[in-house]
Amino acid sequence: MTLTLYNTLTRRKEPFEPLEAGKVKMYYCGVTVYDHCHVGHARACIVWDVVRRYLAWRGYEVRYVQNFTDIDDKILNRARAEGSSMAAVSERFIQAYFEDMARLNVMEADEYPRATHTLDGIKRLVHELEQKGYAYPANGDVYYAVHSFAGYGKLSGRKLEDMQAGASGRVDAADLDAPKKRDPSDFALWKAAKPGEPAWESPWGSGRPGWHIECSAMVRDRLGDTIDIHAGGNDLIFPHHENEIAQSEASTGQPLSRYWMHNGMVTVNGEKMSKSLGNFTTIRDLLDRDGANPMAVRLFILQATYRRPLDFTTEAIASAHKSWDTMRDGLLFGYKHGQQLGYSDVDDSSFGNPEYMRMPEDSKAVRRFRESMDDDINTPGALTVLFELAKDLQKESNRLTHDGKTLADPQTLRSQWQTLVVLAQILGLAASPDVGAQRAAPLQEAEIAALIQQRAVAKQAKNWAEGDRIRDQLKAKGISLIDKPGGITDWIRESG
RNA sequence: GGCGGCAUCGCCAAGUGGUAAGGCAGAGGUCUGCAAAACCUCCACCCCCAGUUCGAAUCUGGGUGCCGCCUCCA
Repeated sequence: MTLTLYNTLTRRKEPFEPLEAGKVKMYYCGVTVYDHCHVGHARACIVWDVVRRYLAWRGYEVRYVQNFTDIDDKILNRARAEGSSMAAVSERFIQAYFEDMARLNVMEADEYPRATHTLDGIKRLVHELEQKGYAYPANGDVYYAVHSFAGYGKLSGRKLEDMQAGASGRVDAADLDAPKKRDPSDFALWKAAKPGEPAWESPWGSGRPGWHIECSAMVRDRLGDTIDIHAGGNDLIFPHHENEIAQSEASTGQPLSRYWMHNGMVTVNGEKMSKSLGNFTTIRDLLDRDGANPMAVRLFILQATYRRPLDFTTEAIASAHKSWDTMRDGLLFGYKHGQQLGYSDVDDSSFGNPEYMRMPEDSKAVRRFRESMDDDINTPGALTVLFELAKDLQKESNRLTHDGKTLADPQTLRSQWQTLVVLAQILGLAASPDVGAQRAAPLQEAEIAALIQQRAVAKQAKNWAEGDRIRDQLKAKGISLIDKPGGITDWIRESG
């Protein structure tokens, strides 16, 4: 069974073989920190988080690097507007990023390089490109001569002639640097300092790096000349990743990355979610203002294959919440019924922790999960397996609650539960029991019995409204009533 | 205009030559207000046209529609 990944470079799924057996070097082009992250960013972060988790589960030693772009016009603009500094703005949003991602259960990267911390590497790279004839200085700027790199366009499938023919009018009009460029498609590696903007000294004078060179430098700095997986949004294919290839490969003579992976965009009413369109929802608004459950957000994102567009709607989020209810019931099965089913280790601190769990590796569920994930990280297919396990456990849980017995034996159930917990963990889905759920003054059994008696009287008189009122009242206190044949009413305390 | 992608049930979404997974929502029944639970049953000829094939959602050609990139963007 081999893992296959879709490679943007070749436009097909390929068997995954890292440069060095057993080890994976992965780089994700992270965010520019000038504002809070929105659902589109969440998708990218979650998708690559899952790829990374899966590779690790598959036995690879993964080194995962994600950058922060902290030198950028948008950050500067924001700093100006706030009367603060570029450093202060980016620092603030980097912290916000970490808070958001922690809530979404996105694992931390092994390293988070920043452009401002990589200036030496950037300057070295620009210098090298200049020495090798791929770059030229112009009035304090340095540009990359796109025509000097034979492979230019290989990632995005573009030809230089086509691009100029199609876009020349617009580019020339909008590009203030056009007069300094030898060719309209050339791009800046270094920009001369402008008054009042942060700048760094360099052989070309005071200035700051262009966007594309940052990533080339950070990749090389942290992971070396050739990495295994370079990931990012598909809106970065051109020009960003194309330019990265041109810079890195011209300089090292080695392939920059063996696999290029790109996630699809989150859309709103079919249009890309973006700052410029103003149709975005930030992660914190979704979580705080709209009260979305982070795990439901993860489900919403993972129920689509990562390369396709994903439309963000309130209905889709609501549906994801319902799905999560089922999944959560399954994930909590062992906590809820372990005692009753006689699991001897329920009180151990490791109970329920996927890291300590053994699951039957050759079970049908694991096999199907693996087949889906091996097929270019097919998370919707993988989720199918989880839902089947979770649904089954949910039913058994209900049987246990309502009838006091299950269909399957405790050990089979335990095995199913553990399989679910372990596989869910690979997708970053986890539920923990509400320890000490805050519930005001739990009702005494006598009070409950009294209310049930009142309700029985009301029901006898066919006063359904009163009966329902009492049931709702109890429900609000976490007590669910179950009417059984013969006028008997049982009750259970919801575990929350 | 160039390059790329997508079109499968009310909604989301798998499936890449052998007769349509799953989630959400829905209908009927065992059940006797409503609710809860279980069990059973039902719920798609896969955008259109033509072709290849014993056989196509799956391959080929041609349409139609939608989206992304070509400017900062996950």
